[in-house]
Amino acid sequence: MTSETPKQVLLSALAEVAKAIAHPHRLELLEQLAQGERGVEAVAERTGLSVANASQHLQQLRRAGLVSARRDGKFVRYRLADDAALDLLRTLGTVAERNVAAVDRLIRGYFSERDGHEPVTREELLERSRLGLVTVLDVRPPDEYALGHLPGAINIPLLELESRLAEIDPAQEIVAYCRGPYCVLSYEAVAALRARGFSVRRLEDGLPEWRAAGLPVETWASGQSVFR
Amino acid sequence: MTSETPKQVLLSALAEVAKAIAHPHRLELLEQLAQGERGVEAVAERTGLSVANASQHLQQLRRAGLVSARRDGKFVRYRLADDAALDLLRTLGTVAERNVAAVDRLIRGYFSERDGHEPVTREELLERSRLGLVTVLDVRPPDEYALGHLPGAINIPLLELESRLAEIDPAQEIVAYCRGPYCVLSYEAVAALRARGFSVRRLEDGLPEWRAAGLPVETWASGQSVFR
DNA sequence: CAATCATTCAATTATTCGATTGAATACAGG
DNA sequence: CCTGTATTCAATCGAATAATTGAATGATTG
Repeated sequence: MTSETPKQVLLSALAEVAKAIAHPHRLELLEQLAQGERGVEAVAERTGLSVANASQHLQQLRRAGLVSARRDGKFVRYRLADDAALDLLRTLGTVAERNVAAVDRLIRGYFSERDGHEPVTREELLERSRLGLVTVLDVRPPDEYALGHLPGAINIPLLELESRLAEIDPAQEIVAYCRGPYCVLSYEAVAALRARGFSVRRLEDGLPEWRAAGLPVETWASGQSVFR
Repeated sequence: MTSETPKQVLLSALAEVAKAIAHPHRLELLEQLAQGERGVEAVAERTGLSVANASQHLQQLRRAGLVSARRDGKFVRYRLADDAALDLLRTLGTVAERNVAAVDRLIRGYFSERDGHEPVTREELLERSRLGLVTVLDVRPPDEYALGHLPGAINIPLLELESRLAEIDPAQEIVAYCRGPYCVLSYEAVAALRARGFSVRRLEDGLPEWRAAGLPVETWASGQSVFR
């Protein structure tokens, strides 16, 4: 008979939680849910998973206590369980960024312009935005914007940026944001706008972190991204 | 040919780090290494793993950037790579404690006396200890004490506590600590000493957290514990 | 209450992971 | 340079995990 010590039980429980985040698809699901509440089909489509597969992964996350589900009519809507879950993802990102060569290369390469321009802190943006000194630009897809966005932010998805430049006041400083520290959208938006002479900076992290910091979120229907 | 997007590469890299902490044995190894630097055989014996098995787990941790190794004569000594690794373990513990029923039961049950007495904060202990107002009691095994301990702490392993009560000044308040928030030693020491009329409290967390907070550690040879 | 839709369950298969064993490498000391 | 010790590597086997498929459940709508 295998008798288990309390310590083993504890370590196994911790390992269960870790296992839940130890798969790329589940991490992607978590990033999605960090933007806001979503049904199974919505996240399945967005991540390219089959509905059944997404459902199973979501249930693993639910068993680990990382996401919670509620029934809403015929939909089951999932979302991050709490801020601790977001914290765990951010901490995971920190470790990976410091220690895993592949991540470091991505950050410094594809995510260009990492240095050269300090991101705007949440506190600074909040203040300057209240004073009407900046244009806040949300470059995520419209449905994520709908799930929730920074107060007063205008939404121009990255793909439409070039054709909608007229909507941006060239005289004001722009602060762009997207899903989180590993989201490429805002990096690319900054690069594109700078090339056209706009004064642009990135917000540190993204909407999930903004929300987790307890700062106000505007919503008329919806969400953001998350690692580190 | 499978072409991988940067996003997939990133998520896979994050998942690799998560996988490294997704096994009870590796978590136990990390808790050991959080106490201080150790050779392969030392952690193997202490965790009950075969040397070869421990070596392989340690290498997985090393690949994930969670621990670092250096050669020291004929030994290879492993230790936690950095404070980010400790942070990750603590965050994992937080999520598990909030969300996993088994952990919650352990905390409230076996780890008795969780409530009723607030733990002493590091800041409070540091101050009162400098003023000579408290006896700091390290109840970990002597070899972990040797790897490093709180300044001025006396070391009485839990098993020897009853026979060495005379070494403790009954007039002074005692603060006991051990490996970390999930270490039972200090809980049991507090219960035992209280039953004998001593005034005792626990230090919040344990030695790894103390060290990570940048507070002074005394050492004449050696270590502590880590989750949450 | 039947029809429909969103989600979950169950069974299958391919892949990956963990532990064990025995051999190989690296270093220290004589 | 040889021997003993510490650690790692390589190969193996059994167990666990992931994705797929198709069927089952639960809830809304007519």
